[in-house]
Amino acid sequence: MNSNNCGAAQAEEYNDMKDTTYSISELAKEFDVTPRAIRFYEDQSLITPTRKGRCRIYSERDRIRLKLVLRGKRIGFSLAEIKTVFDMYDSEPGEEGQLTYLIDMIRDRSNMLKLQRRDIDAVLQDMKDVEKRAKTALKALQKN
Amino acid sequence: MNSNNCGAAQAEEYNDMKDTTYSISELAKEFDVTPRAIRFYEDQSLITPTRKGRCRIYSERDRIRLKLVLRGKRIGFSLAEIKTVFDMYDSEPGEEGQLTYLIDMIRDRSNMLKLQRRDIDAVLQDMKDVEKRAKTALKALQKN
DNA sequence: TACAACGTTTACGTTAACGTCAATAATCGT
DNA sequence: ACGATTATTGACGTTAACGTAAACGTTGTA
Repeated sequence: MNSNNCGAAQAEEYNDMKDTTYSISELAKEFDVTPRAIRFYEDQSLITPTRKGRCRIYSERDRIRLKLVLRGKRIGFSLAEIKTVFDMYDSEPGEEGQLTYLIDMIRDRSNMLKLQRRDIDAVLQDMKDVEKRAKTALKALQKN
Repeated sequence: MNSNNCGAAQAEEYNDMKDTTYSISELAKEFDVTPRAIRFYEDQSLITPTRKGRCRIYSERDRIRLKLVLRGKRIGFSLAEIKTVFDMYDSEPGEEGQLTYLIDMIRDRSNMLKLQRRDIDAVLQDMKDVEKRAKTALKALQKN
């Protein structure tokens, strides 16, 4: 088993643990996305796997990045937005301007997300109501 | 004032209150979207304003629908998804199959939304951390 | 009377985020 | 030796949700 051309390569040097690596299809399976999507994220500079020949090798860090990308997507961030966050997180502290900009951006985003939580709660409430209505109607039907 | 060709027409019959109507640009302003977008939602059968000649007249119900559309969008629903919810809500109780389907769909959506809340909380926490880092770095810079 | 303001329809353009081939290469089990 | 499997790189296609521009119709106002 574990037989593909790239071979889920493990252990580098003295097998330090945390040196686990993954193939593209392994990650695709784990997160239920297509390899195409993962390659696309790389194209957009969101993930940067190493190579073994032509094959992509994903580190644990890459895996976490992917996880973050998908999480960001789920709450409505565009890939470009996710990238700017990554970039800023990666960059060395940098100049004062960049930092205050980053802080402002985070404030902004945080507020948006809090509003989004409200929207979700509102919709959840609405759905509860609709469900109740539907259940009542269903029971009425079944009495016949 | 209040001078456009369609004229935000008020009062129908005995001015019952709640008979308030809106022009397309009024709604556009209120919800900060373009008239184009609002017309597009009509095209997709999400809103169905009446007409006064060729001009669209939006009722309070239309306004609420628009509000719901935008809320749905904000939490990541597609217009098509929003439409199916509207359709089901509008339709008479219907057959048993439809009802159980509706209930299942609501369960499904609710679970998704709950997961989405978790994602939001996670990202909010991440952002807090980044903000802290940034603030620290900023203070360090300013000590110079 | 002219033009500014608001509305209309029609239709083509745009962006994001992949999907979907096609052609090719390396490796595996049989 | 050969087909199945997993990988690669192009490159074109697709869908959603509008944007944008053109050409036009009313209405109030300077």
